[in-house]
Amino acid sequence: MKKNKLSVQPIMAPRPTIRRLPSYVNVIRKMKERGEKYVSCTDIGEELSLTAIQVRKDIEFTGIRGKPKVGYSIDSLIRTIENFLGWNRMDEAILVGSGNLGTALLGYDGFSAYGLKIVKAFDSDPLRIGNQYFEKEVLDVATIKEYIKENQIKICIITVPASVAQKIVDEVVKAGIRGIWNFAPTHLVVPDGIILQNENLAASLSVLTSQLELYHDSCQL
Amino acid sequence: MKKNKLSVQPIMAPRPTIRRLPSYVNVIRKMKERGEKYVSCTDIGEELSLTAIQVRKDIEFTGIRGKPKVGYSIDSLIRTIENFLGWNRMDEAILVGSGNLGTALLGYDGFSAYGLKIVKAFDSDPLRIGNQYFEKEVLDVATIKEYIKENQIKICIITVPASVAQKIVDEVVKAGIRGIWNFAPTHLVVPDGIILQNENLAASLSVLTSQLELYHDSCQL
DNA sequence: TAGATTGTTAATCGATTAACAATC
DNA sequence: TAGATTGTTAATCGATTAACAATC
Repeated sequence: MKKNKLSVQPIMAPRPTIRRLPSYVNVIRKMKERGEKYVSCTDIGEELSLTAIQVRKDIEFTGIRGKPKVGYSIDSLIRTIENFLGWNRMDEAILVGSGNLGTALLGYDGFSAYGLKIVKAFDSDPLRIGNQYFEKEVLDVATIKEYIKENQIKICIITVPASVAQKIVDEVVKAGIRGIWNFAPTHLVVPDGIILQNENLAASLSVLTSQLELYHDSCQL
Repeated sequence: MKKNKLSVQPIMAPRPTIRRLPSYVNVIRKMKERGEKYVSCTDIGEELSLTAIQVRKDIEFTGIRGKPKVGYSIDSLIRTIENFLGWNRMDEAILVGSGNLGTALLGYDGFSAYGLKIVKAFDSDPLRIGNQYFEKEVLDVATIKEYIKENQIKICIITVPASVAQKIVDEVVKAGIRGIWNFAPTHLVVPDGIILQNENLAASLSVLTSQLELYHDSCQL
């Protein structure tokens, strides 16, 4: 009766909740390695400097039910969160721009734990095309649309210079890409329904430097 | 009379505001290159898919005054935001962990525009110590405390594996580091007053995959 | 002048935190 | 049983959005 709107649509967790859930999995996995079977929100919160209340609220969104006094079954909590975040279904992704950052991401083997497998890289530089970085071949970016269509790729990682990022995005979206993970330091425009996730180093750095500045200033008072 | 609490302490802008300000500078710099002298919140908002209201609120925090109907002077707006974010004062930073990601960051020349200059890298791997990446020397991590103290370094970038990150952080904090930019996929604990900024790739990726999952699910209904 | 834009105060929205009953 | 922990509803807090007067 109540909440029938929510029961029709898939439940939408707040963005901050979704961002915290991965670290819960990290912590619980470590506990599992230590042989533990159950975990409480208090335990997770202590490990991550969060309140038990916040952890509980976050976990509630995944739909799992715990046992009062006992906590949550570690195995089923891991499975539930992974499922909730879409990590169980492995996504194949491509990366465009095999510069320093792009190559670093090709070499990062942690993504597979998060359901992401980078299968190919693309570049426009003839010196890079044909190379292999961490067993991933660099193809000519001219062939990217074709590759996306033929292999039904849904996720594209953008590590090209800011000046060409929008052009690449327009192309890959036209070819059927549904999610874009953008590392280029520029604002991108995508059509409705395409998911865009920006990795904004300047934004993070600004939080750091402005807080330092703040501290610096207040010391001089 | 009113707001006297705020006039004593430095004005604290909301975190989301601080994260958006760098992109305003980007946009305004481009306009300056096109020879324009004044910019309105509407202009900035259009360029970044934000509302003029939000842009105005953000800019208000920097303390600048604009002219109704005209907008803000581009030159003074750039200066004001840069000053507000602490970009005018160049900070020297060190980086620990010269793996793929660390090296990529050493090679990124965009940080200098944000007031950050990475001066040295540190590593524990004898094969890397002594190398130079992008004109930045890799020193033995055993000497890191000494280096921080002698050169009064205030910012440390962490690109080591998760398993050793906390140990490094404890050391550099003891040596006098005031701000930490953490790229290791783990939760770090720092003392009060030390600024910690986490770059959490798993969190961002989760937002992307879970939204794709959501879309995927709702299509099947 | 008229109208666009700023500056400022108020309303809304969403996330976090608190409170408390239910339960193993 | 007693007490810790979950589940759920309510209160608070902070950020965004809206409204509107001031002004070039």
